[in-house]
Amino acid sequence: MGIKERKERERETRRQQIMIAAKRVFTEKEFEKSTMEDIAKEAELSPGTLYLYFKSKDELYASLCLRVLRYINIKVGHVVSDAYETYEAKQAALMAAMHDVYDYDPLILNNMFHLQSSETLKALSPELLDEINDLSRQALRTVAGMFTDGIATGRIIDRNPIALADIFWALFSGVVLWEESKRMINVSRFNIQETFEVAFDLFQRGLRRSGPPAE
Amino acid sequence: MGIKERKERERETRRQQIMIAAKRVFTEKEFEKSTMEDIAKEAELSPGTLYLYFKSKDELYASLCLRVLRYINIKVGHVVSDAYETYEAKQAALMAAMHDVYDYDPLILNNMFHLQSSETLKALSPELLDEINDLSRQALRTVAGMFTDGIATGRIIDRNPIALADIFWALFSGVVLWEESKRMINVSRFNIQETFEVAFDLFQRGLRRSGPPAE
Amino acid sequence: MGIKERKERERETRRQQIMIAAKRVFTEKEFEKSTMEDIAKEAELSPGTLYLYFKSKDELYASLCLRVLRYINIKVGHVVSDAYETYEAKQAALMAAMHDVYDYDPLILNNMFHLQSSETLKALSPELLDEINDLSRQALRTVAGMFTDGIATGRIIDRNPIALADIFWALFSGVVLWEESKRMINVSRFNIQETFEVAFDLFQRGLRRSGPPAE
Amino acid sequence: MGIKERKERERETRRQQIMIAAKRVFTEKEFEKSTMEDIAKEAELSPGTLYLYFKSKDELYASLCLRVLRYINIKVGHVVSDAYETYEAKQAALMAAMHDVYDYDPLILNNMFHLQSSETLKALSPELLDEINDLSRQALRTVAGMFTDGIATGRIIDRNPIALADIFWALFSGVVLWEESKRMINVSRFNIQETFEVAFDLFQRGLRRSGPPAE
DNA sequence: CATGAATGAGTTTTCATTCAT
DNA sequence: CATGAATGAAAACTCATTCAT
Repeated sequence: MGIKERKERERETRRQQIMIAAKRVFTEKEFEKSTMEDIAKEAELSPGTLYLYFKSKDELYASLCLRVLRYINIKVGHVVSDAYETYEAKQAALMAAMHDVYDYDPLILNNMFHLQSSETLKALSPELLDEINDLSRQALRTVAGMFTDGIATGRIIDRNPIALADIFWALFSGVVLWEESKRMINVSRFNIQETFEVAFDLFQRGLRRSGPPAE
Repeated sequence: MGIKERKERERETRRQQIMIAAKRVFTEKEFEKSTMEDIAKEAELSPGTLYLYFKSKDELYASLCLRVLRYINIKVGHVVSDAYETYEAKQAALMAAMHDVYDYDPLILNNMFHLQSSETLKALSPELLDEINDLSRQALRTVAGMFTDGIATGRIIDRNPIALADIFWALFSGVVLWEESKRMINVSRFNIQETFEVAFDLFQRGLRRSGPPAE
Repeated sequence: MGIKERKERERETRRQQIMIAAKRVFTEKEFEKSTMEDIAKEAELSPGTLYLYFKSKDELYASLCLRVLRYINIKVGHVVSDAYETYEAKQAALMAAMHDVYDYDPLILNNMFHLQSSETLKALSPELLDEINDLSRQALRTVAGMFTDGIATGRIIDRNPIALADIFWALFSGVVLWEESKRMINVSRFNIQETFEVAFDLFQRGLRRSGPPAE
Repeated sequence: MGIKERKERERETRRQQIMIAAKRVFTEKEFEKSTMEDIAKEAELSPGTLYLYFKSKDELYASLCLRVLRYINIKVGHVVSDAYETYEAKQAALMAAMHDVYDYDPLILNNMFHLQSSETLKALSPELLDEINDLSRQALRTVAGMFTDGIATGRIIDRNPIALADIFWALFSGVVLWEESKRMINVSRFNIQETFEVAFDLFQRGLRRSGPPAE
């Protein structure tokens, strides 16, 4: 029993090691330009070994996305279950949680959109696909739940909570992607810290039922 | 002179024809899965011909992006130069302009993020790269200008106008990408019309100096 | 019209050129050990070019088999439609036809058995698969038809004509394969000419109606 | 001595266990598509262990062939040494023996032709190669011996006994392979029992001395 | 200008074999 | 002896790009 468990844990460690290497490579090169050999080299393993832990390049990739999705769900789940003095505080915590997610894996969001091309999705194993869908839905529902509460208690404007959650997610992804792009092309100063703050502040202000008493 | 001009116009027509074909292909397949042969077939030309008008696949691709960027600048430029009864109306016109852009080429925004990977950018000719940067900057500055005005006249909150423009752009791109993703994975109902409206409404509300008198 | 036809013929010539090169390689190395690069080199082409004419290694391979099957059908068809003095002469002509087939492509019969593993068949395009089945069935039916005639006119023993055709085909393939094997391992002297003759003579004798006086 | 012997017997048991597993795998998949891991799994051993008993995949494979060859020699040897009422009965017993061989390992005959490609043979150890050749020759000679007797006693036609043995073997292998192929492609009804009977009946009839009265 | 056949470097993936435990 | 994780060489296949016609 103990021995089987240990093996399983070692296996999991190796998977993590590969995923971290993959993350590093994808951070530099974008999915299509990153080769399995690059990742193997980064992980100090041989190409063949990668296939002992991931069925294909696509599946390795999807696993990276799952990793972030799981992290998102944990973080957002905490915000929902934790008690906060005010609804505003809870909302602020949600924003902070997303910032955590960004710190955890800044680039994967960029790449997640790659995942969602039908061509790529078709090649994934059904289990992986299901888990991705489940986690995505769960994350969205949790956030939507917070907005439902806010609407019910009259703290925020009365709009379709799912639409609000969609926009929350779109805003977050948009900011990450756009700031990342700005680092590449030279459009305006790259300062994600500030942009995040302003973006979320704006979003919260937009949600408020009646404007702030006085600024 | 006349003959040279005509030649030049014919050449431009051909370029457009290819770009429209490319747009159709990229809409279905994402950049890396689209082959030059796909595009040639769609344009009813031979692969070799494509290279008479575009130096490489990357350049063809970048030209498509340029096309949208130019369209954006025209549309946004109009909003800025046109007179509107109120600042709110002007702002609403800006949102409508972005909706136009989305109609013009829904997917290219998705793909534009592909362009901005350093690997891809490196391969572009400096002129193209410069033009992309110029147009991007110009678009951003124009939008930022509108916000500067709004701030100056006290119509909107006093925040860094560039940051506001960034967020505006990020929100727009985020909504497009996320709604597109939802069409692929099955997370929530795909309804870009509504999401756009709610998103821009929220953004505008967030910008308002003092909340609406009463709802 | 003429130009399209010429192109088509050139294409066909190229296909033949590749198939002949492939035949040479398969003759030396057996299917699994022969690489597409070997074939390309033999055909003095690049590996990529092979894929312009054949979808995959399996399809190139299957096309080789088709080639022999078509040849068999032509040869056997001639025997059936031609008039012969006696039934024995017709039967002898059938045997001779099979010898022709052997000369046309001695090794492919060996390889044809490789084709018929379910794993390989699964990967073929349905059209190719259908044609292989059709030609195989047709060849068998034609031979069976000759036996049906022989039985009807009382020239040969009354057995299921399809079974007889099966055995005829099995004997032919068996002789080819076994003689080929003997060339590799050193079991007995390799002399296909004689073995063919004795084999077919035996087969014909076995078929004759009037057997030994009493059974 | 006793302990060494026991060890040796245990070793032999293990070898057999692996070979039986290999046979099962090769029956389903053909040589090149069967992996050592497949075989290891079937034998409930680890891949590494296989190499403690067989130098390579080729040698494991060749050992399987040896196994059938030995079985053939035993069966055919019995027929030769046993007494039968008539020569016809002896011949019938030979046919029955081959049917036994087919039951013992239906597919390996199919695969034996794989073995006899020069590429594969080159990689085998000389001892193994020699044993294969010896057993093959022995089997052939034994069968040929029966025909020599038949010729000498005037029971069968006077042809080169080695050629007759070759044809006997070719007919047997041909029937097995062709019936196996028919199970894959859909040419005619798969019925090996009947085909075997008709084939051997035809062969025996063909061998009979007294042919038709006059030709 | 236009063509499209040919190229060949580059990618993913497989699997027989080894070797540290 | 047995293990099984790791190896890495080799294979099939793709596709942006070129160039003779």
